[in-house]
Amino acid sequence: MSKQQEKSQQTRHELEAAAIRLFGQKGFLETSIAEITSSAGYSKGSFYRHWESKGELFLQIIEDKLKSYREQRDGQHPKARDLDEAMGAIWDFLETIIDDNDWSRIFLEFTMHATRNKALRQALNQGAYRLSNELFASLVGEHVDSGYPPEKIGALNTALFEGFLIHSALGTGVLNKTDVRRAALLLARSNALKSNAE
Amino acid sequence: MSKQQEKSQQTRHELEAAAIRLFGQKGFLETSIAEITSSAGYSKGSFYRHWESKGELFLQIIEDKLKSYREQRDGQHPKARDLDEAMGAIWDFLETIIDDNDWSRIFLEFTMHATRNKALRQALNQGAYRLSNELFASLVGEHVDSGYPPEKIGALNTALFEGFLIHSALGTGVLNKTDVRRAALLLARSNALKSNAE
DNA sequence: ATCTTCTGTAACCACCGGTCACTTATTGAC
DNA sequence: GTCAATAAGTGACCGGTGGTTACAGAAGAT
Repeated sequence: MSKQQEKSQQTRHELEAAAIRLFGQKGFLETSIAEITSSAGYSKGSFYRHWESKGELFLQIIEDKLKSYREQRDGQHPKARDLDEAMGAIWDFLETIIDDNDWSRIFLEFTMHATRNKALRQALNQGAYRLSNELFASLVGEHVDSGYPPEKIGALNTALFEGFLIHSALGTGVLNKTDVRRAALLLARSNALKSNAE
Repeated sequence: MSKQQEKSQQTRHELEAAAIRLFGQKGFLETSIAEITSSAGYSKGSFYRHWESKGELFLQIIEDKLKSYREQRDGQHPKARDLDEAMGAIWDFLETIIDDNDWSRIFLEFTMHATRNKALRQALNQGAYRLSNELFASLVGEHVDSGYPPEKIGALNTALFEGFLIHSALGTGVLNKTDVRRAALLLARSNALKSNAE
C-alpha cells in the first residue's frame, strides 16, 4: 500500500470514529459534517474525498457493524447442549449491543429512519433482523419441538430484545438483564404459545 | 370567546394537524417550519405566535396525545373477570396506537430523542411508560398471584409492545397481533418467570 | 373616530449539507 | 533528478433551514 493510500485510510478511520461518537451522542441529523471533520482535525471539504454524503457514511457504519456481528457469530460454535445454554449464548451476544451505548443509539435511530425509507428498511431486514431472527429461529428449531413456527418465536424474541434495548437506552431501570433472559426463555418454549394453556 | 381568539385557536389547530401529518410522514427534524405553515396556508413567521419553537410543538403534540390516551383509559371500566379478558382490553387499546401510523412513528421518534435528552426522558417516563406500566401492573396485581413483581411484568409487556410497534412500523410481516397477544399473556403469567420451570 | 391590542407577514441572521476551484504532497515515467 | 499527473486536503461559496423581529393590518374598546 502506498503512502497516499495509507494516509487516506487513516483519515477515513479517524473520521469514522469521530462520526460514530457524535452520531451516538447527538444523533445523525443533529451532527454536522463540519463537526465530524473538525473534531478529527480536518476541514469540511475533506469529508467528500471519502464519502459522497453524510447518509452514505451512516449506512457504512451500520453495515460495518452488522458485518462484524455476523463474523462474531460465525466465529463461535458453542454447540449448546440444551435450550437454556443456547439462549444464554445468544443473549451474551445481544447484551454486547445493549452495553455499547453509542452503537445502540445509532442502531435505534437507523431503525426509525427505516420506518420511513424503503431502501433503509430493506437493508435492515436483510441485515440486523435476518441475523437476529436466524439466531433465535435456528435455536428453536434445534431445541424445541412444537408446531409453532420457529420464525415467529425468533421475531417475538427480537421484538422483546428491541423493547429492552429502548428500555435500557432510556435508563428506566425497572428491568435488568436477568429478567429479560427469563422472559426470552419463556417465549422460546413455544408449546404455551400454540395452545393458550399453561 | 372573541373573534380574534377563535381565529387564533383555529389557526393553531390547523397548524397542529399539518405538523402531525408531516412529522409522521417525514420526521421531526426533516420537517421545516415553513412546510408546516405553508401546507396549512400561512407564512413561516405566524408559527411563532403559537409556539416558541418546533420542539415545543412536538412536545405539545406528544402530551396532548398521551392526555387523550389517559382519558380514554379512565373513561372505560370494563371490569374484566379474568386475566385473558383484562389483557384483551389492554391490547385493544394498544393496537389503536399501532394502527395510527403517523402517531406511532412520531412516538418512536420522540422515544429516540429521549434517549439523548433528560427532560424528554422524564416526560416519557412520567407519561407513556407510567401509563403502560400501570395498565399492565394493575392487571397483574389483580389477576395473577405470585411473588414476581407486577411492575416487572408491566415493563416486560411494555417492552414487548414497543418491539412489536417497531416490527409493525417496519412492516416485516412475520408477526401478527394475535401472536403478540399470546406472548403477552404468557409473560403475564408470572409463575414461570419467577422459577424458571414450565 | 381613534387609539390599543393582537394575528400574520416577510426580510433578516447564523448555520446546514453539498460543490468546486484551488493548494500541497506523493507518485511514477523518463 | 525532473516534471507532469494524480491524489488528499482546504475554504469560499450556494441554496435552503430554524429561528428572530420590525412592521402591516384587522379587531376591539372607548
